[in-house]
Amino acid sequence: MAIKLYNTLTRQKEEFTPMEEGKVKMYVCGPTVYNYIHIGNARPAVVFDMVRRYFEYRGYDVHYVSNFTDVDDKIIRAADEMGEDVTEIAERFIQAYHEDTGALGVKKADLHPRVTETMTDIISFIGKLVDKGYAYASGGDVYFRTRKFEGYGKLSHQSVDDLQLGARIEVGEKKEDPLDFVLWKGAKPDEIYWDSPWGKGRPGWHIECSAMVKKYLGDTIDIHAGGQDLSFPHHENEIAQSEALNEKKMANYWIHNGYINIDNEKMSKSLGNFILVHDIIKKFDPEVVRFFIVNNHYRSPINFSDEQLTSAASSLERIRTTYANISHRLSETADLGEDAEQWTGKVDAHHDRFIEEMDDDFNSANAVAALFDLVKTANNYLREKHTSKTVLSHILETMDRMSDVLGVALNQTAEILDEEIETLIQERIDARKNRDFARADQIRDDLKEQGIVLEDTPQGTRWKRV
RNA sequence: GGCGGCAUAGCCAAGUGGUAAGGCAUGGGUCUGCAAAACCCUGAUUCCCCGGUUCGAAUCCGGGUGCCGCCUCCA
Repeated sequence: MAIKLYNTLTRQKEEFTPMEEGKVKMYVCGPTVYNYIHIGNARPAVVFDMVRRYFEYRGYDVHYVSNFTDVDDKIIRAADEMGEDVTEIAERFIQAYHEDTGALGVKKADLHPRVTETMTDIISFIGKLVDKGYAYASGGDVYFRTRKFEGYGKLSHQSVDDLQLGARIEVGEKKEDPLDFVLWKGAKPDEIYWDSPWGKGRPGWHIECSAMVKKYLGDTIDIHAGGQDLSFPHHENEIAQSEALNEKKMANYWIHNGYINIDNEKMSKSLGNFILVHDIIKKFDPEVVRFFIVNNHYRSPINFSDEQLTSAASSLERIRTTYANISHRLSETADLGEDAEQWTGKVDAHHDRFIEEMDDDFNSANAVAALFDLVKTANNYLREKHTSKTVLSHILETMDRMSDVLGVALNQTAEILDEEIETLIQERIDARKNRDFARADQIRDDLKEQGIVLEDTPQGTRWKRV
């Protein structure tokens, strides 16, 4: 059983074969840090975090690198507007990035390199491209000679001649050819700059990733990932730069996540129809947002709306309720149980399906369906007269394993009740024994107003916060 | 002009040759002192339309319609 993934390079699903047995070298293009991230930035962070978790679950040692673009035109503009300097802005939004993605259950990468910390490598990378004739200095800038790189267009499956017909490519007087793109930008007066053989300036957008991949992961990596909108021109240009210099394939597999749409139109910063993670998690549990993302196939576009999230919240609630009910029952069960195989076998079958679906190009939508099937089995088991520790804990462990891969925690931490509330719950139990239902209902209503929901089960009353 | 994606129940959404997953919502029932949660039942003779290939197609081929995206900063 091998993991298959859809490779943008070949436009088909391929079996994953790592360069080195048991290891995955993976690079994910990170954000330009000049604002809080929007859900479009969050999707790749979540999706590829899930991919990483799955590889780890399958026993791979994953080397996961994701960059921060901490100097760039947009940050410079933002700095001007906010009256702060570039480093302050970048630092602030890098922190915000970690907070927002952390809320969404995204684990930190092994390395989060920044452009400003990789400057000497970037400059030397450009220098070598100049030496090899793939780049040229012109008026303080340095450009990549696109047509000289033979494989240009192989990722986005475009030919250089068709690209020209687009006539939307910036001509630029300093360029030899409209297709050429900038590797180094000369600084304007008062702009942040670094010294280079071509004068004061800063890197172009694409070169950083090429330099970082080479520096931290090597000339060839297993997986290079990012949003679909990066495949052209960003990833195409990365390939051109890296392969021109290294003369080796840059990445064996390229994977891209689909867009986030708002009202069926692509959400983007330029359209202004974006939703910040920062804002959405004030309205919805961040885990609901994550659940919504992984409940959809990563390559499909997804529409973001309150209805969708509300529906996702109900779905997640169903899973969590079952998890809580199983936990509650487990705490009441002493019986180790015999003849457990019948039930553990069912549970394992759901787990097998989960693995099968994830193996197939990380089909988390179907993997979640397997989780729901497990939930159904668990609920049916709860209806059995005799339940055993063996089966109950097997269900919990299996749910935990699945949810760890998806990155959605199911075990809500139980908060300690105020003594006063505990007393009320006990009082209600007594009232029910005495068939004083008026009093019992009043207590339940009062607690509900305080956000405590009571549920009576054959194993006693349990409560939860809502 | 080039390249690509999508169209499946009220809604969301898997499924790319073997007879339509899963979730949300709706209605009915069971359980409960009443609830809650859960369980059972309730739904597409059908997968945008028209042809074709096949024993068999939502799935493949041809044509059409509609929507979206990339070729420019964007995840």
